[in-house]
Amino acid sequence: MQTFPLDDIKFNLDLTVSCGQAFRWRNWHGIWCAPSPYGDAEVWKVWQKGDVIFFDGMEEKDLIQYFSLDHDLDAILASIDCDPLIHDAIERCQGLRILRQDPWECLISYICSSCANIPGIQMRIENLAEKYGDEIFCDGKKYYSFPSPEKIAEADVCEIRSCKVGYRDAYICDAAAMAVTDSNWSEKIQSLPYRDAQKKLRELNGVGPKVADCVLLFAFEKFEAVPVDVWIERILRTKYVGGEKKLDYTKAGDYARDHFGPYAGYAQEYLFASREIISRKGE
DNA sequence: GAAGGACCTGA
DNA sequence: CAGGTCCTT
Repeated sequence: MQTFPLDDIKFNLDLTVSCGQAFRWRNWHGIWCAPSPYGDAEVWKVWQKGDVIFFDGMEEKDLIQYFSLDHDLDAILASIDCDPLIHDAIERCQGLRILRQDPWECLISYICSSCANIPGIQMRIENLAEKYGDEIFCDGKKYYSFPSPEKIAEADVCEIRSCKVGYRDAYICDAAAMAVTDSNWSEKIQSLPYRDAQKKLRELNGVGPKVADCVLLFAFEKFEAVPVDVWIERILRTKYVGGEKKLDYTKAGDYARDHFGPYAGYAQEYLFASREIISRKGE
């Protein structure tokens, strides 16, 4: 077990892992545990007491990298803090950070996200991991690593469907085939500016604008990516833009980028994390 | 090029 | 009836 003193780094572990950006963290008696996204048969364990992070099964550089402890959160938040609503969300969600997830795991996770709430998405991912990942034992519990693209590419479509992923089975297959064929796909995406990267990801079947934006924001640090789900659409429409009819996806994102600036993706995350409170207020 | 339905599954 | 995408009018 190692410790990492936060000093003046703002970080809220609980909020960051449970706000719905990543799907494999579980809390056992105050300790957050997840199979390592690097497929190295480790289980990451992390917990926080005040200004100290305790961690095990991972290295300090992984901690900093994965939890984006190198983001200058104060500067980012100052840059998006431009209206009372976001100001309130920032106050409420102190220390919330956007993770730097593994691109492959993130891609498949968000392909699985259509028409489902968080538990539904988690279930699909757990089923895939149980079937195609490697077993890891830790503290008397079984975990499964996230399956590699190779492992999924070998499987056939109906076998994947048995993981209860429904019509997303073919999307998952296609994504695996892509990742196997083009093993540097993630470096390529990383090197592209936001819009080109989005376009590239959308070449995949089953990856529309929303899924692409999630992957770009949660795995590639493209902070201009603003995933507009039903909650964010509603918040933007009722609290910002005004009007009756549903906001067009691109227009909604453009509005957010124009209003919040280059870190609009961070603003999205804070609004999303405060969605219930925001929706309850007024209207 | 905008609007509407289908697609799996389970809550 | 859902944190979306695709295919069809």
